[in-house]
Amino acid sequence: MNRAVEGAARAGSPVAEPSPPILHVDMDAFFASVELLSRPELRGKPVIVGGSSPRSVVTSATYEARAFGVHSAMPVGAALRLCPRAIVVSPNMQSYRDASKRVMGLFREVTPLVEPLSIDEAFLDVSGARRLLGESDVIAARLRERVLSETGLTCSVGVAPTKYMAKLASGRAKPDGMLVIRESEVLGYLHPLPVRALWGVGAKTAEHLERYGLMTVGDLAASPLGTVVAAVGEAAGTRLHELANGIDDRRVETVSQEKSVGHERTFDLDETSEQSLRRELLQQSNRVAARLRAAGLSGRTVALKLRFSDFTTISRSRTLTEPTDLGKRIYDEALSIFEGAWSVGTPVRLIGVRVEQLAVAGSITHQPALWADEVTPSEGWRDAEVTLDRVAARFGADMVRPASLMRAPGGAEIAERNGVRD
DNA sequence: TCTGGGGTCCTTACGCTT
DNA sequence: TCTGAAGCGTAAGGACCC
Repeated sequence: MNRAVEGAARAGSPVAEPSPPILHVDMDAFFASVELLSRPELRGKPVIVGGSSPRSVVTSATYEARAFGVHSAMPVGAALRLCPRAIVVSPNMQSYRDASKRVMGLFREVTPLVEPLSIDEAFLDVSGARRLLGESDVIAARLRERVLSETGLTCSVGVAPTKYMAKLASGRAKPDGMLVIRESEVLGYLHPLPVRALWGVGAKTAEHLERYGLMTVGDLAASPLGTVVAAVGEAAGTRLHELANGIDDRRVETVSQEKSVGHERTFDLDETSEQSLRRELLQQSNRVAARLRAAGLSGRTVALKLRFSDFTTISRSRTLTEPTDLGKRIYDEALSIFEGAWSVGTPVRLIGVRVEQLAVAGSITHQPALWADEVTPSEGWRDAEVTLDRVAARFGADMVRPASLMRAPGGAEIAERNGVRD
């Protein structure tokens, strides 16, 4: 029996109660499936999407690879030991973004109430669409057919009264299936599951709950709120207790405001060179700033993240007096934090820059006087960076970069030869 | 097995102000 | 002037998600 038909069969229910309003659509093995569209010769084979560096992890894998125990976030090397015949494909984020846009567009043809959760999944509120298009299980089945016929990709859909239950249902329907959970069935589905199945419960939280004897969602639902709060804290405890009792009032939100923008990089080999670390910081600061400007945002807090050889990770942040979207300003701050947090020669595994406390750039009054004593007035830097944005948009991001990111003939960095910081 | 990159949210600690 | 409590913002880190 084919998965789609099986899904449709499972959708049928003799219970005469209104069809649930929330759909959770989750694309199946999304990155890997998009790769198969352009490389059909790989169909039916174990395919892993992941980088080629020694520290790369699996970002997606076909179900043929998953059958060998391969899963996402696993080191590519470990995945190849489990499945030596697997074909490794480098990720191509732009094609995944394009595919994502197409499927999200199809979702919005069903209802304007679409909340993308990530590149490959979304919640849909079809409570209004039901009047025009029929019961929600019918809407979901048609949507799955359309996604397949127009993009060549399969997806799994959960239909339920709440977001969390819809997400749970899509997970249980995978791959290429559909599952409807009606109001009267919610607790029956929920209570036998291990606590780990709850949204927001990872390995650590599960450990805390289990220490209190809370092994299943049913245990959690039946125990007093105070016990759950004692185990995992106020906020998480309250939320989990509600979820365990089938309560989830969150609505499908169509607009979301980004809270932070950042970049980070894990080096193939731990980096000890100060010049290289500075160069990486500068590159990341510029990338973050370009993304802020493209989104029309500015941020007030600059955060630096460092991970050392033993995997210990520190983060340090500093709040500016004025929000910024300038690479130079972000770099200056990140570098200053870096100099206070890093001891010369310490091997660094990962370095990252993030800008937080974002606000719409237009809402900010510009006060160049606050740091006008620096090498170049801020407006000059702004003009220069905006010009770089335009050139990058036209000729590609690799065509323009600060002098310190250029390599001189023979391979030596100009920054190193000249001793400049940016 | 040896752990990516992009995020969000929460808890705890601490300094400052009232 | 000193002290403690309360409230707030900031910083750091942990946990989690995809």
